[in-house]
Amino acid sequence: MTPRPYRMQRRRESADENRARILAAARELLASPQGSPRFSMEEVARRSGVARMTVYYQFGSLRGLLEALLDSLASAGGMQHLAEAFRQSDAWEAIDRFIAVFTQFWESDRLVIRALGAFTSLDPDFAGALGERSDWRRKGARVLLDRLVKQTGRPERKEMRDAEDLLVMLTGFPTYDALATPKRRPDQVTGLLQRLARRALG
Amino acid sequence: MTPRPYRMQRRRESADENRARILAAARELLASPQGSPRFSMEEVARRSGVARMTVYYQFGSLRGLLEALLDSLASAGGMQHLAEAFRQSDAWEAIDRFIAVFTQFWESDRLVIRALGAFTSLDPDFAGALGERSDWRRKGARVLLDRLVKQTGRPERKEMRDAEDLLVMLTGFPTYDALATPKRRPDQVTGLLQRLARRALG
DNA sequence: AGGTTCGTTGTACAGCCTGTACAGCTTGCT
DNA sequence: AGCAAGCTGTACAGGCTGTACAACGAACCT
Repeated sequence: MTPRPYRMQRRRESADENRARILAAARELLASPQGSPRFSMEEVARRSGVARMTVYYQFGSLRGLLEALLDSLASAGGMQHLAEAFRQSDAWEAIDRFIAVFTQFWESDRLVIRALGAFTSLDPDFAGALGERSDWRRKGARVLLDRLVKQTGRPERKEMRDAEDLLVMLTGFPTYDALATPKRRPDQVTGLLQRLARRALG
Repeated sequence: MTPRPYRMQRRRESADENRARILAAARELLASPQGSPRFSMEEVARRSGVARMTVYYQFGSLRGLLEALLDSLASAGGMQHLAEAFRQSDAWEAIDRFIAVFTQFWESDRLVIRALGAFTSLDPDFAGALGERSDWRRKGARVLLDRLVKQTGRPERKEMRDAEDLLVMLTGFPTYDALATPKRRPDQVTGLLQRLARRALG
């Protein structure tokens, strides 16, 4: 009730550094090829040079750690560039940017995101947290498609639903993961998806 | 070394029945909404009315059980209809059948397949077993696309790689899973994918 | 009938994991 | 000085996979 008499500058900083180190270790561990050491709270603690109890103190649980990691990925993965996509005047151009932002995001931490997906059905609560992000993508897709309809003029309701689901599917991680091969660089995947989207929606 | 003096008719039958019951229980448990009881060897044993040790005796390990389940799904999911697709004289018709067979397969045990995917990065060995099946799909796609090229005549090498990856992606489970909503029946997904494939590859 | 084999079961154990409880320590802050 | 927040160690409960081993019973062959 009473306002905190504390400021806690240095302590907060130090704690945040620890949080960051823990998240970095978790990210690194999830990205390591098929988890030579299996992903676990103890491994994360060991790699970040911190006691296991500290991880629990900071994140509460495995699910908490994974959710925090998810948020940190979104911040660092270039999602802020999404605003640029919506600022485009041409609807097709906006969709192209939209696609590009997501392929870039999936690429930025591909192995980690792939591993995170595995925890989906292991922990239903975490699945919900991941589902929310997917809903954002759907909302964005809907806005862009509305804009496209106004620009070109085609009000079929059923086709709108198809278009929305298609764009969400095309910008999803599994699609990127299936198309990004060693012989096809990320920007080439972007181009491929953009062409496919024009054919699918046009 | 010496030839088995045993025939073991009834015993084999009885054991096979047990195997089937165990697999059915595993399938049912994986399909149960977000695993109210968590999936485990003990739960599988309990549901199939068998001792936990029996499951180990029959399948060796969790990975063995999952692989056997994967095979049983392929047998029961209509994969034998794949031959019909390759028997089509028209290349486009063959591709349409190819797509239809896979959407039907994914639909047949959607929840189970979705759950199986989660074990992919949990157990790298099992991931390999699942990857082999995906390679079959790729081989089939390649054959059909070769046929399509001979029929329409377009020998671009780079476009061939794109086409192959696209068809594999379109016939994959995540794509189906993203497109099959309560408002879109499985056969409608098939139609949507067939149209999309024609636009993507044509 | 008698002995063999195979499927099955029970118990016990090792090892790893998450998560909780709790006491104690260090360090920054007022 | 004294409080609070972050950090740590230990111990424990409970769950999981996987292995070892002994035992039982029924199908099986001769």
